[in-house]
Amino acid sequence: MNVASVIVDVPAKQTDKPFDYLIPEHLIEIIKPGMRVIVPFGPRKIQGFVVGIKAESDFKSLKELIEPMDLNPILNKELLSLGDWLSNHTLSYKISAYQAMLPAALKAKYEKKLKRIDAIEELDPSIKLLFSDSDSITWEEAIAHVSIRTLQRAVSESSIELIYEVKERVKKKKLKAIYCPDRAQLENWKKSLPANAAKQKEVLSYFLKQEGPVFQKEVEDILEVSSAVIKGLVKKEMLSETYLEVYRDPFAERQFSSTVPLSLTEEQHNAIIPIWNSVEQHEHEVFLLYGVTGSGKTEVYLQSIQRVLEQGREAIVLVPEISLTPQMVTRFKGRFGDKVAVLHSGLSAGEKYDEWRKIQRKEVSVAVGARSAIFAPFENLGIIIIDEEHETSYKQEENPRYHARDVAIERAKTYRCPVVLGSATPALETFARAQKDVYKLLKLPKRMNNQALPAVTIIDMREELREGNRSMFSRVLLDQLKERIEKKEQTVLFLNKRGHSSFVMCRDCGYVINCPNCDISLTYHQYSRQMKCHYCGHEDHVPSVCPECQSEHIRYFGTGTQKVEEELVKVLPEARVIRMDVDTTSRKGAHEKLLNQFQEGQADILLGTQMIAKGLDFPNITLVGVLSADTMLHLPDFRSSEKTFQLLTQVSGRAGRHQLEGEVIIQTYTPEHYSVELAGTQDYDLFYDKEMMIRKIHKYPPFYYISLITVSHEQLMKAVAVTEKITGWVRAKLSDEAVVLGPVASPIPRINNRYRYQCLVKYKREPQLNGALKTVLDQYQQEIATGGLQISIDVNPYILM
DNA sequence: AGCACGCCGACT
DNA sequence: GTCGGCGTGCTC
Repeated sequence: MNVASVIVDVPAKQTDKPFDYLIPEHLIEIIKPGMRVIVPFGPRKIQGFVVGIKAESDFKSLKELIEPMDLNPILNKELLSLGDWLSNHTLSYKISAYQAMLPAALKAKYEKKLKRIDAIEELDPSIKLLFSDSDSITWEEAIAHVSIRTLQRAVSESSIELIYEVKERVKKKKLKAIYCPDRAQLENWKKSLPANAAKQKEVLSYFLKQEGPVFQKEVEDILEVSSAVIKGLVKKEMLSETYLEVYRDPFAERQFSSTVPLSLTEEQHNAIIPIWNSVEQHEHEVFLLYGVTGSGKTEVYLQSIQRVLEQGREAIVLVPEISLTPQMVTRFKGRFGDKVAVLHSGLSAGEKYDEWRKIQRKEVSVAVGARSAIFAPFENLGIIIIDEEHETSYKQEENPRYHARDVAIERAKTYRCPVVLGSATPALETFARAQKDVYKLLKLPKRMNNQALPAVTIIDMREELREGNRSMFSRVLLDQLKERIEKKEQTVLFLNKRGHSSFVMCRDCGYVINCPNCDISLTYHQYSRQMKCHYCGHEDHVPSVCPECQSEHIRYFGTGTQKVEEELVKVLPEARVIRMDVDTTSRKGAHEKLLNQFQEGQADILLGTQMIAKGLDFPNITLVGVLSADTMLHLPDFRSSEKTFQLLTQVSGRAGRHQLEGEVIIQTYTPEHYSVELAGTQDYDLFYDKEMMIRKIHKYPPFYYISLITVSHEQLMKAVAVTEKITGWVRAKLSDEAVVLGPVASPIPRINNRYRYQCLVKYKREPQLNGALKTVLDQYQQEIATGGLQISIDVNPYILM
């Protein structure tokens, strides 16, 4: 058993298979599947994952692997096979799948270096300079001063050597600690110290009582001594220094007041019983916990987890982009204390890695986090909970294009444990499965304190316009806003940003300034006074005259949050406004800070985008205003009605969650649209029926599965031709029941000067499809590698662009 | 992905 | 003749 099969860190079709390496004598029995290793690959050294150990290889001349990067496997057996499953289902490379399952900190960094061999005097004069300071230099630095050719010559003459290094991205954080190497001597040492060394004596006394090492900082703080005192003792060899590993704790300064389980309402009790049963019976089941906003789903999660922990098992809780819901973290930390690891995008790579290691070392048993937390390396899972399961952020939009819900179910099958999907507005796919009893439906139809859902008023903005109100606030909304400010109650103003970012337009001829590289309008950014493309990053000044008609009447249009804020200040100068959008929350912790300010009543109005739609739970919010409900409706996306309904319902749910009654005002230009209308009555069931009918007619999920193939190339004709071929080929491979649409231009036909064409496949049951798609990638492999062709395949896409 | 190898054109 | 372009194919 001295051969290791390794998946190497080269994301390419040709290398997407195990490579065999000889395990050196001294590493036999040490190298295990799931470990990261460093292997020679061609002339380079790269990282790889051991996926198997065997006695011999079909390959004749094996190289030896260099060294392990881990002491223990970093992927256990379950995660290794989950990686295979993932790459199969998403048509991505195995290496990409493994890397997606681990914290980014574990991804290898490579360094290419030159090392001096010959004596410095013998080197070529131009190269000599490079090595004046040290014996090695990075490749980048070298080529900045010396031509590649010169370097190559030196390498082939072996006067210098090219070396490749694999580096860890993030180091474990270590702190200096102090210990006493020989505690038996302490008394004697203490006596031997001069009489004026009071502080040093104090320190030694401390170590009389203290066995193991203590962090230096701690010693300094407790005894109020300076580092010089300790240094002195270390010099006398009475104490020694060492370095101990510590976790970076993102919540170090935060206190979480602990909470006890609340008594459940009858409804909550009824909902939780089947979950408890499933936990206790070790049975895999998927539950849909369908509960209106404010119905107490979180408490059900908490007490389900409680059961799991009592059994000595572990829990994963997924929440959408968790930095949005500090309140949620507080609740979990409050209930389960330091049994909880939190993994979210707001953490630095190092912090994430540390939280992840707590899980790996079994120091915690609950992981709360965003999408990727579904891969938390637990080995005895008892439950997986996905809160707000309809959220699109659970779908990863880059390779591997997985949906956390699918991964959750796959893992739960392995551990024979329940999955709980919670939502007030379940995804249609989910609800349909619950209807068909594939998932078990659990309902929480009432709010916790039997508080009524807020009253919703829908305002027709066309009507406002007709009556001469050209502002972005309807008269009703304005009145209500004034009233809240007088009553010292709070308002949440919600701006549906998508399709609402400010674009720059000429008022005379209507010319809209587009990105020169992409077929999409540029977005105006107030703070830099520049226009920026969200797809390729292109930036430009706003022209002073229209490029089309030379008119000077050029200005930015649309309603960004900044613009709303300006307007708000004009009409309600007395209002104190907190604005939350990408601009104001980009700094670390800014999000939480703004929310805290709002909670403490430092503002009357919270104005924001998507990010304020979820999880906000403040007692003083009695009014929610949606500035324009329909901006999402006109996107080229079959889910746009569903998303609009969900968003409106979620936002409305922010109002009146406690004692005070809530009110919601939705402004729209299409009040007759069913997703707006039904969000008004908060009638999910009716919306579901209506939308299902439409999906059925148009052959969309949940009646059909879809897969999207997007082809892009610098040349329009190339993109069209390839898509054409693929479409024909796929069509031929599938049954008559499948619908193959295309080739059509992508909704964004050009990004970064690459033309984009696509083919959409709708199907019910096509066992051939997966294979056919793989063949497509195979056939174009050459052109993808060298011809500048890109083919992306998204099985179950969420965004059709 | 990198990198070597190899086969063609334009230069000291 | 050699330097340097990039198409082709391989990496255990």
